[in-house]
Amino acid sequence: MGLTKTQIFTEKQNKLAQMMKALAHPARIAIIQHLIKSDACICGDLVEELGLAQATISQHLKELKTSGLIQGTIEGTSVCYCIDPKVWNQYKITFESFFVTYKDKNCC
Amino acid sequence: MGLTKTQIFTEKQNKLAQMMKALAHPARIAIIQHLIKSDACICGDLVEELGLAQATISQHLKELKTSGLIQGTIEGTSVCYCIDPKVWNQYKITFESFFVTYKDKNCC
DNA sequence: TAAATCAATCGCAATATTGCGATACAATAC
DNA sequence: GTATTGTATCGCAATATTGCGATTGATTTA
Repeated sequence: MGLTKTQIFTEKQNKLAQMMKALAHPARIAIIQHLIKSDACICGDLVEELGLAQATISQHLKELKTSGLIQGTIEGTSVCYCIDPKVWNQYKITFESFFVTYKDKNCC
Repeated sequence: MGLTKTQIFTEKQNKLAQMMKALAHPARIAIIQHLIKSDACICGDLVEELGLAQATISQHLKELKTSGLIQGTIEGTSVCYCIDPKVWNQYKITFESFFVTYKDKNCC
């Protein structure tokens, strides 16, 4: 069907999966890394930096914005994108607490 | 096109995105959590636990196996799946070092 | 006002993912 | 051997994602 049955999972499971999905594309990873490296940057920069079309970059930026990881402020004709520290930290904590639940137990 | 242009990204970016993708579905999150909770378990358990068909669970298990996160050992007629501690730790470290690259800088 | 610049959105094509019924396959039980 | 049980795989349908050219909309500059 191609339709994820979200209703049979917990809120937390759906949220964590959604967070993973936001970063589950190399272009979005690359965008985030570029934003970190330059503290902030506009969309045009990214189009030159990565080898993707403007429309494609804009699409990925939109997804990252929807996830809350980045925010964009209009600055003249261009838009200044940067990471939202609060959301970033939420992601960090959520991921950490997921990975910490498993302690090497050597069953089989 | 629907085809990710992996060749324009770095090895690390592609790998990290792939790792995120492995966990970017609530069913796979739920499977992992169930495996952790019961130390190990067979596929049949999961079909009852989650509300998905056997074929669907098997598919998700296959993806998790491909990612390396879990391994399955045949035990009689059933298969015992469990988490691979080494790969789990690799994931943990990789995710941590990704999130640690950003320090709240308050640009805009 | 007109021209230029930058980003968002639309519409499309190609591929990927999700889910499941049906079937195949392997190991045990009888 | 056959029957049973548990899992993997096949094939399909529905939906999602990726990528981009073309267009639109907003702002600045001349």
